[in-house]
Amino acid sequence: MLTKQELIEYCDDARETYLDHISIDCVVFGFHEGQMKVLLLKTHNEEKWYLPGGFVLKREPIEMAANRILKERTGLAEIFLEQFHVFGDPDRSKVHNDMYADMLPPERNWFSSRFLSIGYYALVDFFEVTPTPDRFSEICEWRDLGEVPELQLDHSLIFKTALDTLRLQLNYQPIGYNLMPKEFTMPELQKLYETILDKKLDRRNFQRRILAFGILNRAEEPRKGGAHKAPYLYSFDLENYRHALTMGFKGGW
Amino acid sequence: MLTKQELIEYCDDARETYLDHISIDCVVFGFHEGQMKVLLLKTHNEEKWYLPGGFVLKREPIEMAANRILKERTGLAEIFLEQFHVFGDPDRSKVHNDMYADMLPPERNWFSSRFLSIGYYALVDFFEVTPTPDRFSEICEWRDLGEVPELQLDHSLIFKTALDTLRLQLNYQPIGYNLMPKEFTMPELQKLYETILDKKLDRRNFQRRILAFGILNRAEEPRKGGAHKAPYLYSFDLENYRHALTMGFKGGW
DNA sequence: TACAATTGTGTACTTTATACACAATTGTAA
DNA sequence: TTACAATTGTGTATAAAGTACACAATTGTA
Repeated sequence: MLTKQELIEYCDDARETYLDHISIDCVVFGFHEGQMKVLLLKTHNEEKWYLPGGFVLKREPIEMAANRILKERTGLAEIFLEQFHVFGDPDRSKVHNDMYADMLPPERNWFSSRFLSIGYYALVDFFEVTPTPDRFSEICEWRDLGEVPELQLDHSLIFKTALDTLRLQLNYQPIGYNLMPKEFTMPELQKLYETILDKKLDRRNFQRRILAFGILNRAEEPRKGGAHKAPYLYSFDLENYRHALTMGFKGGW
Repeated sequence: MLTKQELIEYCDDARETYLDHISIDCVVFGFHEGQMKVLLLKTHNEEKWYLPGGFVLKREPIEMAANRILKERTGLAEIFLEQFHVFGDPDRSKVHNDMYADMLPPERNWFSSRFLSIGYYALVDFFEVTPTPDRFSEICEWRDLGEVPELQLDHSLIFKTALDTLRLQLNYQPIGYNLMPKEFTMPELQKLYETILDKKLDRRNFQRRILAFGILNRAEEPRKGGAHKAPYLYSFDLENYRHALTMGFKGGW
């Protein structure tokens, strides 16, 4: 929990190092035990949840800023990131503006102005992430997509927009390489799609369709040791996967 | 052409009224005589072309800023606008930074810092636009998609990104209401798609597909007076059109 | 009045999507 | 040891969508 003095120092520092009235907010998606999850932060002493975010260094490319911010929250150096929208309502940061106005002397309050926020979504390997709170939060943890509480500021809107964007991406881009472990079974991959779409898919049709994309390699040996029939293991064909990422799936016109 | 003194005054004014290091750039698409066109500006005395753009008032929603900027360039009060990307390389405005650094005293030079640019694309009715230069330009005019010159700064990239986005939109959203006149023939609408995609489409298959979307109404009477067989006139069914805009066409999964 | 250009409509064929069924494997409970 | 439930692999019939192509109707012009 920051003291008032620390907060003032943070402001003084921020004024020097960051672009003002610009922020970045990230919706980090991870997949674990058949469930899509989002990384959330909780403020000290209050049940206020928000998305991981931060600011842009004065001479830093915005994509690099998003990477830096997420490295601090996840420990990951390389992250799949996709910019999806800028949120630019002048009152979107009003709650923050008011809160800090009460705490800080106006001339040193870096949070007094509106902030535009650039939204990024990230797809990460759940097992490689070490959720790490920032200086404003006491908790950083995963939440199931269906169990995201009301978020601070317009972060609920940002989250929803990210999810809508991701669902759209599903239609013309491969997904999974950044979310799944190296090897996985077909039912596991299907579960990924189902949890994103919040919808059951037909097992057999899913398999046919995803295989038709030509982005999967099947291992020789099926997974052993589990109950029930041993499923085959698949991995992404990285070359074809990348190709599909840039070219897209559907012809359309 | 602005004098140095005018430029300094502009800077002083801008510092007061606009958010600094944020700009908006717009790719305005119009359709005329079977050709998709973009609205471009040309600087005084030089063959330097760039996209219509501007800045965000201190307490203005960014979407409203884009609207205001385009009202000044086109005369249109209501414009179909879609935000598509933020361009945030710290050196993207370097050419401008350097240029103004040579012209203006540092302490009054509002253009000394980097600018992030929020990209919007607009779809407008060609006939309702009155192209109007801004204070930095002497010409504002339409250019065919295929005949866009190299643009200033990263505007060529912004233009290309807008066009790619538009082409993608074509696959899951209706298009045309904002670009076509009230009534139009099927071949005209097809030409719109062809000029956007830069690709010939089959006349009969196009018609079947576009009609299947259920967003068109056919008028009782065909257009008269032209050479050749009189074509039917169509108009958009606004209710269905709007529905398709929000819901999207393709199921996908 | 024949003709070129253009538009309206239809049909056969291929590909993709959807709905469903059955056989094989594996641990567990009887 | 065996029947059973759960799960996975594979196939097939049908519907829908996409693709390729043909012919007839209309209208101004040579």
